[in-house]
Amino acid sequence: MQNDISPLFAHIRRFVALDPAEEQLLSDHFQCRTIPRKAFLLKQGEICHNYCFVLKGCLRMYLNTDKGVEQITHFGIENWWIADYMSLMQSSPSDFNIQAVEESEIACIDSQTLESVFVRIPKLERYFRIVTQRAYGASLMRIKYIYTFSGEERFRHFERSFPEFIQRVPQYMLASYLGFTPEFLSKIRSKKEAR
Amino acid sequence: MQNDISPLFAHIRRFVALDPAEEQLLSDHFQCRTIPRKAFLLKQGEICHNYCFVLKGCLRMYLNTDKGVEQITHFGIENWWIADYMSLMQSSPSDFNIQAVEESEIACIDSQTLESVFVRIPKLERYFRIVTQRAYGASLMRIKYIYTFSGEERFRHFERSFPEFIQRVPQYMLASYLGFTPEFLSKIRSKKEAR
DNA sequence: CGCGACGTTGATTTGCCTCAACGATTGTGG
DNA sequence: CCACAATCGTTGAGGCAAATCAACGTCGCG
Repeated sequence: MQNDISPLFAHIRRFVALDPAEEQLLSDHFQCRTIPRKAFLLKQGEICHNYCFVLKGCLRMYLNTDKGVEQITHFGIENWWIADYMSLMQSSPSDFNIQAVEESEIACIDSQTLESVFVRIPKLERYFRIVTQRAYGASLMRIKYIYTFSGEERFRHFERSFPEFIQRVPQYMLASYLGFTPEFLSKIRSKKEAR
Repeated sequence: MQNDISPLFAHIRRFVALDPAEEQLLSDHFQCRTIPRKAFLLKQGEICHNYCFVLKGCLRMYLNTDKGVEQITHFGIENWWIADYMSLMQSSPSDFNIQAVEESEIACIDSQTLESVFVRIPKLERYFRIVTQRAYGASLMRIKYIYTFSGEERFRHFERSFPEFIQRVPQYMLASYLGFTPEFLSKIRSKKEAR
């Protein structure tokens, strides 16, 4: 059975209006997939061809540092787009891996196809502009937090902002995303309990 | 005398074709300004209304941390856009300051006006989508470098990537942008000379 | 000339990492 | 359904990269 693509339409409708014919066209061009836990959507060295919208589940984007550590740069949960935009735009091999943290359902479209859809539905370009702009804004905030907060402060802030997320992913992934070690996260948490 | 807006047209043409009537429309709606050294385009607490394209010169975007330190998040030089997209999209007070490092010439358009221009020139939306996507990609690379490189490695990498930039801005600004103290940058440099 | 802005250098401190050992929990094959 | 391994989190000791603080040199400019 085909996954339900409607969350994507709902998301698009938050920014631009779609008529039924356009929804049909999109349905025809998006490919829905179910990704098992720990399966990869993209592996380091491959070229990223797809824009992926997360219908359900959770994925992570990470890279392997020279020290052999996995560094998570990004999570993708429901209603987020995930892709290596650098690789996608330049058709260059990606430095990143994209892997399912939980079993996930995604709607993908490869960049060539998307270009052809833009021609037929110009306002979709508007949707992508807005969505990208929001993602860019979030990314700048992220840089702000990295530079102005200590590790502990970053965790506290994240905890306040996304409480539901804390128990959704393993702590070592959280620690990696926040830019420190699992041991350090453990120490922060034990400090809090003692209060 | 009006500043020359043509670098902006040249930049737009790298991504979409403009006919003379459209260039005229843009000329009518963009406002060119000369910003003296150290003047502000945006101050913390204000709402950012404008998308600004740097025709000439250099600006910096920074915030004041609670410890009273200026943290630079971003530089804008020729052919870059600069704005607080978060503040712009949400009409919320900005956390950032945007200030001219050198005397600079910019082409601005406020977000409302830009929306009306999008209606008349839909392909401009495409241009902004692409430009934003590139900026977002660059921002993700930045996060990658922050997390995977040491301070010294970040400096070396920056030096290799943007050699001309090194003597263009004061060292304390570079240090701030790279996420460490001016003292530390000074020590890195002295190490190199000793080679 | 004298002041302020910027860069340098050294001594000391600190936030977080590394490494190692050890529980708890989960999952898997016999 | 149990045994054992793998995975994940915790705790502590020791170490290091970079911050902080303070003093001083230098240049450009009113």
